[in-house]
Amino acid sequence: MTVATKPRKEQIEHVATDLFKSKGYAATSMRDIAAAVGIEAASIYSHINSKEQILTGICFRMARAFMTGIEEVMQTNTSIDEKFKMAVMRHVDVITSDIAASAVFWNEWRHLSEPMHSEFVTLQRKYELSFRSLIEQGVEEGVFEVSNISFVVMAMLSSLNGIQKWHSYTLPPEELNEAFANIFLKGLKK
Amino acid sequence: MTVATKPRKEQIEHVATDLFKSKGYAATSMRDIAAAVGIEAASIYSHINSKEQILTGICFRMARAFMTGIEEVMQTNTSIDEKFKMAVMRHVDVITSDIAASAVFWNEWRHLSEPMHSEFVTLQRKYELSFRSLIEQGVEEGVFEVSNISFVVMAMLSSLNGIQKWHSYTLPPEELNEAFANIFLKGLKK
DNA sequence: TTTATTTGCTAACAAACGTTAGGTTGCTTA
DNA sequence: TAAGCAACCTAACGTTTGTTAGCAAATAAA
Repeated sequence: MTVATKPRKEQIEHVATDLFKSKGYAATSMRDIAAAVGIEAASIYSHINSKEQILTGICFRMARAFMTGIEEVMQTNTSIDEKFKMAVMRHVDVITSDIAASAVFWNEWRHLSEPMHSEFVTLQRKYELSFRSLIEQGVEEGVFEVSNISFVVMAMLSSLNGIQKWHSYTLPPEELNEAFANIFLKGLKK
Repeated sequence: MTVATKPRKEQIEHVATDLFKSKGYAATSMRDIAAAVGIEAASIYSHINSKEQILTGICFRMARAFMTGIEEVMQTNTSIDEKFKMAVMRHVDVITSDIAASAVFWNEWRHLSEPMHSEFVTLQRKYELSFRSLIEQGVEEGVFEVSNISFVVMAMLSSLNGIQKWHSYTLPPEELNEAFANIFLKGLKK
């Protein structure tokens, strides 16, 4: 190992994440990953237990990041539209901090097998519900006006998570943050 | 063939579309498709030439539908915000008219091989440019106010195309149409 | 009735898949 | 110096993949 090289395990996970993003999980072989790292496929198993373990790692690490973000926001003591704005910004932060992992998190989780699959879906639901309750609170306080909350939550999350598909050709993270937070706030305001 | 059954070729394509949506193209085998139709894998080849041909068919049929929609809108002679609203509604129409095919169109096109892959990307670009020029026109006329057009186009299309992920638990198409058209118009208006 | 055509079958193919076994090398610690 | 361990290798495994060949039955056209 030469100067300041990442541990092999991390390197494998990193390379795998990129490949899962660009080719998809099912279409990425262990031999693809190995070639990108510069070793043989069988050698990967000195560092990880299975292909799916890599996917599981990525999906749940990102899920945790998203959940932590919104939980922290919900515990703060500020106005509802400030809270909402913060939640959006935190979501954007998590995505831009690791675009490839976000893409995998968003597009490849269906390849998780049980019981991970169910567990993941539960986490995802929980996250959506948090967003939903934020908007509901805004509506109760008379700050937001929304005809169909489910619709708004889903449209918003789709829009946010779409970042990973086109992020290459746009704004720096801080501007992205502001742009999203403002667009949605404007759309919700009474 | 009993009363009013679909031709086998269409049936295969229909079943394949559903499977491509739920499992992904790469993770769907010809044997999966065959089993869902109720025949043997080899029998599929009496009706289609290859697995990829099915994907190609779906992707380009949907691409054509989207392009036709926006081209017709752009040729009409109405105000810019009416045009924009129509474009959004047509897009939603195309998606809701075949959710499974839309999901495949949006998520699985990367598995097309050359030269189809390049051709598809070109079409996609063209579609985005049409939306972009609609917004640009609105800005020039002083009807819309937008800080970063690329951002808005991408955020909007991501949001629209996200429909296929959550469509099960919401609005009927007509309401969906209106909801989207209004949300975006509200967000763009000066 | 004969002839084509369509639609399906079984059997098999070569290639690619995730993964395991078992061995070699070289560094680290006792 | 010896022992232990981490990181890599080659070879191979059993399975699954998309697809082809060749044949049988049913249906439609002559």
